[in-house]
Amino acid sequence: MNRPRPTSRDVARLAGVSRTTVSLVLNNVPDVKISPETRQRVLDAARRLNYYPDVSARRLVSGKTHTIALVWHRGPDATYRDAFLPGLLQGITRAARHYGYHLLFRPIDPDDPDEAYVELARGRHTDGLVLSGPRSDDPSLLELYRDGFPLVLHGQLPGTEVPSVDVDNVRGAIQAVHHLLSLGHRRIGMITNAPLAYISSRQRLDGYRQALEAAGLTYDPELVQFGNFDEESGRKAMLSLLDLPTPPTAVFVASDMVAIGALRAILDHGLRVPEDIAIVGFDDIAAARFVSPPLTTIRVPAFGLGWTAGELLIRIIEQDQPEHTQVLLETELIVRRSCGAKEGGGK
Amino acid sequence: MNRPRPTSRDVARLAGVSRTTVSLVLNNVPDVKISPETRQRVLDAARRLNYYPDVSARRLVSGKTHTIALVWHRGPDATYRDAFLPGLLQGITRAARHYGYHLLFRPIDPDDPDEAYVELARGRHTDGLVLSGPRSDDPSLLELYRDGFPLVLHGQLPGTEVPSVDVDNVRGAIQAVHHLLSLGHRRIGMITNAPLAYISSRQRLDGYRQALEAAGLTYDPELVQFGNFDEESGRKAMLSLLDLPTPPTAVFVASDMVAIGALRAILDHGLRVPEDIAIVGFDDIAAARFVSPPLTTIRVPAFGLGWTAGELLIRIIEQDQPEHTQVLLETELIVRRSCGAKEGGGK
DNA sequence: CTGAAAGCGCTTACAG
DNA sequence: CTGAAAGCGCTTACAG
Repeated sequence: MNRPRPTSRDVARLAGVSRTTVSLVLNNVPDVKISPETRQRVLDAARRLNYYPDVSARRLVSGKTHTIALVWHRGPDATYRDAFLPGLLQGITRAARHYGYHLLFRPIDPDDPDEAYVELARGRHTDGLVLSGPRSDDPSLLELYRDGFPLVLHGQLPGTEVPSVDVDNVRGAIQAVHHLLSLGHRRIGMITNAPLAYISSRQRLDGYRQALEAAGLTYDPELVQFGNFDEESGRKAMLSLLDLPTPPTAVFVASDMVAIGALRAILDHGLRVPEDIAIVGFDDIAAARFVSPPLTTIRVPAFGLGWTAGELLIRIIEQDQPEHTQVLLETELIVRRSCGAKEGGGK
Repeated sequence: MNRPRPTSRDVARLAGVSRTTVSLVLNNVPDVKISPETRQRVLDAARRLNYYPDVSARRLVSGKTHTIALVWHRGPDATYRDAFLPGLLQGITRAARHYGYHLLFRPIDPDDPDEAYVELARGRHTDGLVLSGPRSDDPSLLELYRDGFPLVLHGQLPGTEVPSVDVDNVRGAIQAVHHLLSLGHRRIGMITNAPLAYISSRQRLDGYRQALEAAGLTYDPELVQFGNFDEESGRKAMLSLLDLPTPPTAVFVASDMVAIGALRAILDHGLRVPEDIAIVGFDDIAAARFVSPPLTTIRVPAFGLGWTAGELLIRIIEQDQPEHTQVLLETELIVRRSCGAKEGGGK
């Protein structure tokens, strides 16, 4: 800026008090007696000068930044994950604002070193980190955690106690398959959202299996194909399912993007959805509403994940000992037309 | 963190040098002669201690934060704007990283005071601001600008010299209408993306008009309806157009969201797209690919807008005197099926 | 009730 | 080549 910024010294001079008093008044320090007149003089002076305390100085002395960061890994599933970014970001920033924190957004591109985010913690840019899409073999992460640096994962790191927030993939998959079962389907295929190296993929498959078994059906590996985040993978996987001697009458596709590809494959094959084959997706991305027929799916609460992760992190930062540090959020079944149910379910 | 962070004093002690030397070595200050042995000792000590300089202290002395902020106004068009957020954010953070800057993300919710972002500038949280979706009547904005605080608008503030980056709405609309003209349409309607209070809306309407007039057609207000960001507004607007004694054979809808509503209205009316009525949208949101028929549209370069805004801002911060401080980015015509063109255009 | 002083952790003239 | 000292702009014991 052109004119030099006013400092607390300038305010003190104008108000005719010491810098101590300026600080005391402006920070509204409790249990300190300052005459209303003095207080008012300080306030007026600060306003006249358009004074804002320098946040770096303040951070230096307090040792707190009142900032958290969202570290956003852009992996091979970047396009897919982008669908959730606005909701997640809104949730996390809302939580941050609510507790008086700022939010630093730090994407990690594939060509960044994996531990590019470490400086945010060690250099005291932030008081804590939300890590989204972490790689489970990241040693820097566990090191930070062991050093007591506040951390929350968006996702899960099985076998650790690192605090995390995720969607309940198992129950979500159960909801999806249960819905199909309730519509009378017995031969239900599945296409995963991703290779099984992804934990969400394993969990959704697990839910599928549990739902079948709870209904007294046996799990048939022949009916399971593997998607890989995008439409094309869904198209191919569906083609394999259609090639079966007895194709399924319904399929649970654990990702809307993949489901859209599967849908296309069915339609291209001259079959109808839901009459010949019913589909339930997962995620409820925006596009799910717009395809024909609109996709029945399992909604992932992006805003809720963001809010919960942000709040949990801040509570950890402020030593507020949260009871649960590994949180799973519920999904919601969104019935549209691709499953053949009437609104409100039923056969 | 549990154990106290190491400071430059600790590094100095371990390396057997002064803090000055530590700073000189770690910052790679040029034109200063330090023996390779000393240098190495410092580097080793820093590594041994896992030392990261405290960024607040550094900022305090340098007066620079190496941080920019994206201020994101969530207005009535929040849902619409969210479609561009991931791309914009990626562009802006890429530019930031490229120049060694961090990115603070600051949404302004409708219930926030309008000037909630001012503290980011005045309190020295950041060296500069990208403001997205600014209200033209915001006095704090012009005040900051006059005080010389680095600012770039995503959007435009007509009648000012505030640096800005936006898409060329006029030319985008011309592309759309020109495409329809080239397909032989003469009676082309328009539905705006938003009320005319929005500058993008005025500009797109202007482009529509220019394209018609360049083709020797007269502008007919009867053929123009007003959208309001969402599907429902597009549905209603289209209904009005269909009610005309002679409905248009093609319509340019200056927003994909609105266009999707218009599409629905046409289909519900028992007409076909593109055979009875052709449509061209604007924005190229993800959903445009998924509707039936897929929507021909004008692509807005979200990543490019972000990158350009970020880079421009940083050049202003670093006093790099950019030649142009008000940038318009080109759009791109994306031909899909809703216009009836074959791939590559032509009648 | 209010002020002088120390200190947060760095960087940067300035000496030697 | 390297170190002692000042200072960035705050806050916070500690005196009075």
